[in-house]
Amino acid sequence: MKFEAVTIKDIAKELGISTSTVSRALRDSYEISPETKKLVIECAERLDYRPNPIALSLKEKRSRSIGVVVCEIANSFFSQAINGIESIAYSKGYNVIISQSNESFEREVTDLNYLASRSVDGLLISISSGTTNMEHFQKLHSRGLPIVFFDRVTEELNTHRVVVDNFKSTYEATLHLINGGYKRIACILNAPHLSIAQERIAGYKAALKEKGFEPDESLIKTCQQGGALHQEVEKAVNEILKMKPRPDAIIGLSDKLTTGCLRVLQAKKIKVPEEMGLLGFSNSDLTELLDPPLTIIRQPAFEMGEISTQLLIDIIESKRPTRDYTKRTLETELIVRRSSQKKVK
Amino acid sequence: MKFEAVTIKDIAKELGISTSTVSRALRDSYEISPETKKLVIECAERLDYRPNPIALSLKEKRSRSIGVVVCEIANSFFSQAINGIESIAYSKGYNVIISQSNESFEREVTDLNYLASRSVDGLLISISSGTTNMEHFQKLHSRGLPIVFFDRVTEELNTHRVVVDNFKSTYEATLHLINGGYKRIACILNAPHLSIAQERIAGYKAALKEKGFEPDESLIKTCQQGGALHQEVEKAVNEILKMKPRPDAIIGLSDKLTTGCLRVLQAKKIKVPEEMGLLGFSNSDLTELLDPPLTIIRQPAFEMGEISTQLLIDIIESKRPTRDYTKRTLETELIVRRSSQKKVK
DNA sequence: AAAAACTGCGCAAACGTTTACAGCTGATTT
DNA sequence: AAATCAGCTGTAAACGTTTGCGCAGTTTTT
Repeated sequence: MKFEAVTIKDIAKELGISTSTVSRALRDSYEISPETKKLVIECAERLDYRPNPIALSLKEKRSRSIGVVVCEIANSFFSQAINGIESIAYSKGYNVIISQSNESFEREVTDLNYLASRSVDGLLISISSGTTNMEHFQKLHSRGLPIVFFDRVTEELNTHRVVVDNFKSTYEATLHLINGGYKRIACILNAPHLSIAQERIAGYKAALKEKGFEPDESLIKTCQQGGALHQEVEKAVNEILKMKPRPDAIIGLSDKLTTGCLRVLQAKKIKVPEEMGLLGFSNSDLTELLDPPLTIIRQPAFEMGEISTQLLIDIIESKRPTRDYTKRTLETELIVRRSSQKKVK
Repeated sequence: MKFEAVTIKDIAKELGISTSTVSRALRDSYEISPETKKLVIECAERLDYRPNPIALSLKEKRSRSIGVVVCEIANSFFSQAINGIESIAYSKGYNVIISQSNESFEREVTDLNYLASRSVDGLLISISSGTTNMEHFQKLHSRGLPIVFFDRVTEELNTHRVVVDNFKSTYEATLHLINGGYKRIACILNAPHLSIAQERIAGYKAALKEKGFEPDESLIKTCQQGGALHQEVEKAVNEILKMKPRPDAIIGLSDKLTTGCLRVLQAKKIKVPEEMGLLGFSNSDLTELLDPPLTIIRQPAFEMGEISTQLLIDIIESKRPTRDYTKRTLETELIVRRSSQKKVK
């Protein structure tokens, strides 16, 4: 089952000229006469010739493709980010190869090595929650492979980073809850070591302090699997419900956790927002239709994808080694809906 | 910004032997003495050698990668299907390259050509709604590139197809509505020329007839954009609401259409399921949490991805040209929730 | 009229790998 | 002592493409 493509050789043979002439004619080199060019181009079209990018990659040591590693694409945030990535990449003539780490460190390492050996020209990474050691990134980066981190980033590599203002996002969300009359606000997060988690927790605590509440560590629950396992979320919510005094609001620090909370609360017939306020990160466009409509922190996923890709391509195409790396911080949007509003205004 | 990798040449130079010996040693050829092998393997590990798949692709005319073209990955059905695809592909040593057609014929053609020139060993396709002409598939297929269609398929190519029993899915769903007391059931679909749309409409009509209702073409509304544009869905729902006598239930034939209907009905404060029953295709795991919880037809997306990939790899790896192609039909699942049940049981 | 410059094209090497074939040892068989 | 053989390793070509160099033939300059 071989798939035979038309090559430059076929054109050369057809026309009785050398492959180098064909190559040059197709790249419109000044060394080739207009007549020959016309002949070659006509013949290429007739035979439906397409350059073989594999041969090109081998020769030029670049593939005009960029690798993307995210934890999972079946997640609104990441699929939207990927749309942003593709929109820029395609317009610049780059192909995008997507892989999923499924939040596993091992899988992330495997993916990374595959992409690197596949000669991607650069990497767009959102770190897996299972990752604490950054050596696999460092190794590739020090060997000269351009890397841009987005969303889940690390300070351990000197490179571009595209993030949202995580601190502000939860700071504002927490203020919103407090101003709405909630007095004891719990928080569920996934991987505590991730930068995004730490910043989000910090914003939450800062808002509490500002309003005169003492942050209470026992109100912060961790779901290692990030909501992939329903039981884990259920356990966390149950713990919250059993606390005395019982918290009156929950903030979910990731998409799956936020909707996971709602699922548990619905199942237990806890009234949201009356008995328990709820808000959290989510980029799903169904949150508006939920029961109750969910107050969410929405990240500019598409835009983050666009910016990351632009930065990456800038590094790839820059003549001299890039030295001054930037950190781009975008704003989140707090979309207030019923789930976080105790009293009808 | 070049990324220099260790090659077989480096090992050869380091050890003062030829590249062919290194190559053979690494592939554990019987021609190489155990001592040399040990030396080479040790050296390869020390230098962190990784075979260059690009060079391999060029040589072997295969890339151990498969291309996937779907309309969009930010769609639960497709992202779940992709997870199925990846699970099989990775276990068999294949890489997956995903591209999105965004329901555009032109984009589909571009993607396809890119993937083909990129020497993918095979293609997994779900046809874009903008596609009516199958020549681009036929061209590649006749040149020997293995293709498997899933979900949205065509009869115009003789190859494997993996689908759900679309007829039965809407047949059962419609029966469910009729049995629940709904008397005038409308239907919203996207691209009428797609096989899935036609089969689903046929199932819907068959159920109506069986129950003594005459199918009424004016009850079938088309949204060309498939729900990507909210206005389009709004217009369709408005038309349905204005009909006399007014229909009392709607079936959405795609994920975005189903949730789009709910969005419009909620906005108009139409009570679901009392004033208007609603059900439809969806693979989102949030449908259960919607207001009201949505009755859905769920497709075995992950499994479809798995099966398609398995079939594709079978063709790719088969020694002799495959001639007898199969059509695998899987069952959908009707998950009954409140949105389609007028009276509380 | 000779030298220089230009035009248009082909040769061959390179990218990293595999593999058919040939070649070189030393040992065993005649 | 010659012939055969086994065991191991090297040479070179191939995959498709680009590109530095060189070589004709023509035109321009001296």
